[in-house]
Amino acid sequence: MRDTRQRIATELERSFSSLGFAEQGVEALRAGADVSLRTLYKHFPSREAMIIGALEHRDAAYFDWLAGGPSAGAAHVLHPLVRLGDWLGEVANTGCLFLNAWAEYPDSAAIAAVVRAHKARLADEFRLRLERVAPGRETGHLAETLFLLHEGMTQAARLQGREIAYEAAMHAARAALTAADIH
Amino acid sequence: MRDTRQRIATELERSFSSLGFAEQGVEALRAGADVSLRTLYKHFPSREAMIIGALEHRDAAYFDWLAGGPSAGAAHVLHPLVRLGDWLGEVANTGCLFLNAWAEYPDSAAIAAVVRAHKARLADEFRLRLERVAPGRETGHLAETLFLLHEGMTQAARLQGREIAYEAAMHAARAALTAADIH
DNA sequence: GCAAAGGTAGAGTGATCGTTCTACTTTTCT
DNA sequence: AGAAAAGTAGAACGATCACTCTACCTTTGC
Repeated sequence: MRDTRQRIATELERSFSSLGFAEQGVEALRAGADVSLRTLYKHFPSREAMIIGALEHRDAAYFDWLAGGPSAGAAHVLHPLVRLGDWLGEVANTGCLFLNAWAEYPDSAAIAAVVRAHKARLADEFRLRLERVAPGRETGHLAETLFLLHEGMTQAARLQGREIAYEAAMHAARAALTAADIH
Repeated sequence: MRDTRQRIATELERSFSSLGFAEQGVEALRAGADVSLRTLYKHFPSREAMIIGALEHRDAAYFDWLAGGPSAGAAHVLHPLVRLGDWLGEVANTGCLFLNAWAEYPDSAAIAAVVRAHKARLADEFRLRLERVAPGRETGHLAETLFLLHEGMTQAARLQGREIAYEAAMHAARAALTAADIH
């Protein structure tokens, strides 16, 4: 099939998210994707390539997930945080897949590059939304704050539960926007 | 020596922090601590025990690091965030050692317990400081927010640099305290 | 219709790694 | 002084794991 690679990538993302990286051997990944070892290696020629494939798949899926929402006002800017809250309610919460991968392979330049690209894209998402809502305003530090709250919410959800993390992040985010006169 | 265990634990923490968990085999840990394999296993009878030993050592070191600071006002409450900023400036920034360990061994109940204990202790630190500064006030959600900012700052420092993460977290924290009328 | 591309099944390989064991030496305590 | 405790050095073991290879089957495009 032409979409075999896509099917495998979906399953790789699912496997790594639910069980972590270290505990998933190539054989387990193969079984999860229900393909032969040869086919798996044809599409992803090394374990590292499998990890990168899973991360790239998640990157696309997450930005699809964030898209849309209110098109004006503070709600437009806060939308990604709301969607993160939804996300954390839907999936088994094992923290950020990208940071987990980076933690495990701190020496892999290829993995680090994918992680940095994803996070840079996320920070840009906040910058773009702020620019739409408050054109021409100096909102760089606000975008950084919202990005930090996004990261903090992801980690805090594992530790204190999704509800508490969501409320804490949204409260801080609304306060920051109000202080900058964005309503 | 009586303090051999302590010496090894110090070195385990250093090794795991600087090079990650997955890439540090037991032989490398042994060499780093400059002891024999037998002695290493006498004090830490498995690799998992070595990881836990490193985490417990870091737990103690980090709370020593946080101690002290201004004894009144918002500055008393913000002190742990300031110290985290100092910490991130001193060590190679590879994210949170506890979350990295948890990411790598999501199935180890023993590791999860140490991580949860450390983070609960940290959340309590903020609660205690708020209670001292605003006795009797309902500050639970504020403590959660400060905890979230602590976690977010740790991760954001890896991604956007220590300066940006520090400013973003401190800005949000001050705004939250001001909104709660704590100065 | 048939080659080529892409698939399955699964045994084999070489390296690594956590852990144990043997044999010996040094330190510590009474 | 001497026994017990704690240390060194490093070979050996068993398991796992990433990856390769052989042999065969199925779909698809011209």
